[in-house]
Amino acid sequence: MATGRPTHPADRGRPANRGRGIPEATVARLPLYLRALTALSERSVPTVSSEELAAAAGVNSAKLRKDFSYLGSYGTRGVGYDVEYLVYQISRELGLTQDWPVVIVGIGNLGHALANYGGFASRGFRVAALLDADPAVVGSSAAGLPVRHMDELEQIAEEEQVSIGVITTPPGAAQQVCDRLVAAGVTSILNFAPTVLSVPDGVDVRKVDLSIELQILAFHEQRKSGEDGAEQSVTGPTPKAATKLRRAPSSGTDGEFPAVMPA
Amino acid sequence: MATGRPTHPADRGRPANRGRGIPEATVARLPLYLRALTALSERSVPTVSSEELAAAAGVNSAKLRKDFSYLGSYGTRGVGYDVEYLVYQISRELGLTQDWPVVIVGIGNLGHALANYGGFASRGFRVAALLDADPAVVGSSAAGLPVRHMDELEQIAEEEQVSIGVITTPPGAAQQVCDRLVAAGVTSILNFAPTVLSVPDGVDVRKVDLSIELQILAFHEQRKSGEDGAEQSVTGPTPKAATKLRRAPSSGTDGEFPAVMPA
DNA sequence: TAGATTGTTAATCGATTAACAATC
DNA sequence: TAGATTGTTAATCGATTAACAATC
Repeated sequence: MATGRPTHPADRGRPANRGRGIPEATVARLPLYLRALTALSERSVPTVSSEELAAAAGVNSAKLRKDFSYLGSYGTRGVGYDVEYLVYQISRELGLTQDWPVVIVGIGNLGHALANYGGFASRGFRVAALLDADPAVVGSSAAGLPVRHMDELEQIAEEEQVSIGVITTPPGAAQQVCDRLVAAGVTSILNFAPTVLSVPDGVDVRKVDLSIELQILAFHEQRKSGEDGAEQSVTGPTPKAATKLRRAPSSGTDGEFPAVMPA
Repeated sequence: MATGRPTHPADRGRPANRGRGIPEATVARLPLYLRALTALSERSVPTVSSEELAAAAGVNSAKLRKDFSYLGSYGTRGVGYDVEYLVYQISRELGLTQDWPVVIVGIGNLGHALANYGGFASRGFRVAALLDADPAVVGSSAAGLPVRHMDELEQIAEEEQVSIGVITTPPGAAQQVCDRLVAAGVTSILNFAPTVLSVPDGVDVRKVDLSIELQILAFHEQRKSGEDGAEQSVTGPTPKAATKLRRAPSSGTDGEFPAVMPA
């Protein structure tokens, strides 16, 4: 199939998913499919089968077809999926065909890394501002943008219609920053600080913890060396002994992030 | 209950979980519980109920008790859980009571951020080496450690018995780096590059994609403004129209990461 | 003992998967 | 038409949750 794209008679309206919405598990996989499709698109591959695309995305093909069925009937039996068309449909479903101004609060190493992260810009996310409360950081620049003072948040949020905020502050500052973001009208927050944030109804928070994945790896790694079934020390220490836990000589609170933002 | 810790008569042996292992969903939550418990421990709180701990970790208490039941009977009815004891048991279960030497490959902004990330050191992870293939980066230092050349990998991995590797290279280099890590004996890989890695059996890969969470937020954010049910443009463009997708003017491949490591 | 809270059961819900009829 | 591959069904599996007996 070169230029002749499928007709898609079922194109107009066809949510395919019964009562309400797309399952969360499916939503979480759409970005994976999108990335694989984008790579195919760049190689000018016109169509792809569920089998091929599933392999590229690292899932099984039944799951992929099921996932796509929630979006509509975008494939052609006997042929596969039109790559460009599917890229568009998934982008639209994820809301990536519109422009999302984002503020990043806390410009340490991680804030820097995110500001430079090409994956944002290429998916409709635009960094509206980099903010920090530390006067030593304010005025420097990252990824070609100036770091501005936290106090400019409210004005920027209104002017640029910012609805998404990214928190990359130390944990102690996160809730405070979060409250301020919410007050400024932000309704979606991506939190990299290792803190559980409380937000009012209607505000979404998603959390990324860089050490959780490593801990999960350690869990499985431990089983590997343990062989047979990992029941290394079945007995375990008594509660008494447990008190003498090895603990990193860190000061004060968890101190998980490099100090970046005092306020 | 001040000093009198529960007796835990059921202490010795008691996997509680039937046939095989702890559910993945439970394993993924153990780090959350551990963090909440660590915070309580630092405040010298001696015991905690499932209700309180669940609130601190952001889950519901039935789930938490069910999760803990897979580990054993570590609570005391009518009282709650001994904080220190539980910290120890969860740490042990996750394998965090041992030392895990880790190498980080690709020392750009993100590699820097991870090297500085206190959450690693405080949980048994020790950065054995920072590696990069770019001569301009090799020799500099990050988080007090020298950045060494990728060619030193094999020697370091053997000497330090490294079994966990972190990949923070650009996507183009990731598979190559991955192969080399595996050849050097690494059996767990945490991949921050937006690439699906292939590895032989027996090697675990976990993936962190900084933009996926943002895309999921955008999905939900879109529904908020759409009101009623988000069926904004039911028809959608034809496959033809889709070809003219807005695309960031990025060069070549996805280019998601700031250029860090040429090799 | 009375009150509190765990550990477990059982019901429910949602996600995964294989299989295949529909159909290009 | 024959071959290929989707979209959907139905069975299975795993995770969540409420409820409560066990027990400190």
